[in-house]
Amino acid sequence: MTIVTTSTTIPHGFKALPLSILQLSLPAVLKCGQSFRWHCFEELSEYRLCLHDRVVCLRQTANHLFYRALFPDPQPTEGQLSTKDNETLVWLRDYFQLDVDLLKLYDEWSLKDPVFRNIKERFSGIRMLRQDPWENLISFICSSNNNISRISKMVQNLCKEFSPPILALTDPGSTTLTQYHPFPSPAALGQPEVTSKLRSLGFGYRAEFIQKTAHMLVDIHGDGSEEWLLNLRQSSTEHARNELLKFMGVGRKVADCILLMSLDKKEVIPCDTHVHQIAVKYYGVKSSPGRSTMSPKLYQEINTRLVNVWGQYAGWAHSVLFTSDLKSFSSYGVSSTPSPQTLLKKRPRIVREIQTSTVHDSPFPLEDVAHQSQTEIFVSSHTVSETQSSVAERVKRRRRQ
DNA sequence: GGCATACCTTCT
DNA sequence: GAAGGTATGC
Repeated sequence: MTIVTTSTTIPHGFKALPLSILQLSLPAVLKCGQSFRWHCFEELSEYRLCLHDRVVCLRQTANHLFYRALFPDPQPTEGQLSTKDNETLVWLRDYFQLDVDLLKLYDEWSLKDPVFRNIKERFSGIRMLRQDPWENLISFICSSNNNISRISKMVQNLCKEFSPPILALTDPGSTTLTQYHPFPSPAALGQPEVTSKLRSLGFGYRAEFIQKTAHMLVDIHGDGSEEWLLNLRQSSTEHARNELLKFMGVGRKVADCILLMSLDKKEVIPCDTHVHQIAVKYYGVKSSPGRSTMSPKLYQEINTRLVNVWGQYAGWAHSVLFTSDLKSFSSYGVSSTPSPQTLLKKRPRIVREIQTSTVHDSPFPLEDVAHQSQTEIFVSSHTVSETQSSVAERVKRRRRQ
């Protein structure tokens, strides 16, 4: 550890948080396909994200993270400001999971895995974000058959279309004005007209998935939808995964992305063709030529293998490998125009019902019953017959797995 | 339960 | 024709 004796120059209006770039590399983490909503201003290495009531701005040097938040009118008074700054700091610590010592993890992975040891120097500071599950869910429904650049544009358009801006800011080092939109609510995306709107925005077949998922969520949990998703953090990996798989457009891979990136399931490894290739190339998983889609069996095999190698934080290690792979194959074309995020939200929340009580009172295994009660709630309260039957089918199908 | 195919769009 | 998959039907 180097001791820095030089005084740091803090950018005007920013606060400084001592933090090694080895613990967190903003350029690596914010553009590697975890979040798609950060505005990245490469020239000045400033990064901006729109939360529900503020825009968080970040810069960084080797040993400091600089942060500030900008607010819509009316501006906070002098007295309110320190509270607001503190909220931003609390959010930062949570979002970047700063209590997790990444250097220690890198050391542990290096001891266990020579492959990791080889790449660690060149890919430092890559950690898992702790994202908002709702935003994460919708973003990753967009990710099927897709690339980072396009997903970023889609998510940006989604926010622009379905969520009013809270603030307009001039870009750093420029006179261009950018509007900052928070991530839209489940209620906003559940409206029936959303499908055609998303189609026209170039979402393709994912348009229907998004509207249906949002509608399903709101139909069951109403204003408590986001909180319900958030509470999956307390559930077991298996239970949370089964819940996620009920949503339209969510298969195993997307579900695992959400588990890892917003539901605290740090051991989960989302397995796509890319990860498959890495597993074959370096970790002794046998290749299966001529197979277009990955079978559940192969998926499980890769997962088991990699968790054996990396341990508890396997999902985190995977993201380092994955990012290194992205770069080395130069498919790292990332748009410089993503858009806004969540948390610090001020929406009314309503009690969510049944679920908990039914689950706990039942003699059946947790997962099974949660599944069942979910189905019943949904089907009985649904109004559109077509959607009703298709979802019932889907849930039935899922139950068989 | 395993397997094949369509699906929006962009990139190679 | 593949790409950072999923739904559907057989």
